[in-house]
Amino acid sequence: MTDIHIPQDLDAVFGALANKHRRDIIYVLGLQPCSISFLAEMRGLSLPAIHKHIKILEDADMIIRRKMGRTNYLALNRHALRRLQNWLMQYHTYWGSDEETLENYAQFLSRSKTKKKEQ
Amino acid sequence: MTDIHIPQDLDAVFGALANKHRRDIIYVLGLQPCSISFLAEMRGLSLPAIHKHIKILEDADMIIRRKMGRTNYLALNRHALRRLQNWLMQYHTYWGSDEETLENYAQFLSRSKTKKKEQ
DNA sequence: ATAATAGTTAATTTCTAGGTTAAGTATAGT
DNA sequence: ACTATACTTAACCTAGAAATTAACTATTAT
Repeated sequence: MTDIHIPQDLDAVFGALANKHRRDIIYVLGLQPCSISFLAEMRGLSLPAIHKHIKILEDADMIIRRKMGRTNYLALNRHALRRLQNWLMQYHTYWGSDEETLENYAQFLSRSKTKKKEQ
Repeated sequence: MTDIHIPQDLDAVFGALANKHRRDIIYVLGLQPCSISFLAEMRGLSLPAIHKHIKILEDADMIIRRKMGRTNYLALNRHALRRLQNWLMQYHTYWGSDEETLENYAQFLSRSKTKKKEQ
């Protein structure tokens, strides 16, 4: 488990996921590794187009590549999703509460105003 | 709990999070609602600049706004993070396994080749 | 050797992101 | 009424996203 905590470039990760093609690629690669041409045909995209998406996913460290002959097999880097989950868990307390903060804050503000008037 | 399953625009959500300013805004708003000018000063950005970030976060349904007088108070929409978590949980089986799929697949392929030769 | 397959790279186009300055609107305070 | 505050909107700029076509490289099959 070489799980050295490499500070993830979240801009790259979220940017990579901000595209349906790439989310679908992630989904498919989770099921089974595929070649680049297979993904191109599946998504109805040209090879240069899919190549750019692959590069974005690679730069975000979300996929792994292995060249076998002239074919490049891609697979999901499962660590990437785990690290994303870890990031999201930092915010767990944020969505833990059911009350919307703004409600509380609005009440707090109106109460302070009343107090001011009382002083 | 009006948790009607509104199909989230994931492009918008991930796009919104693909920026450090906006992730930091989400972080701060999770702690306490703030005005737009406060965020602008905090991030060292002009009002028009922060205004655009706010719009992107609003379009992604990640924040809530309440106008009080001339001041706009913003708060985190906690549902948004919950829905993101739900999305990520769909992929739970993906990062559940420790083995990298590519390893398996490579082995599978080399085994098939050997078999072919054997035939 | 030659042709087909699998990717890559370059050049071009169109659209959007993220910032700026400058001007406009709405509310609050004096 | 006048001025400051809190945004909002418009016009502009630069850089990068996402696609295309066309040309190039590397590997495999005949």
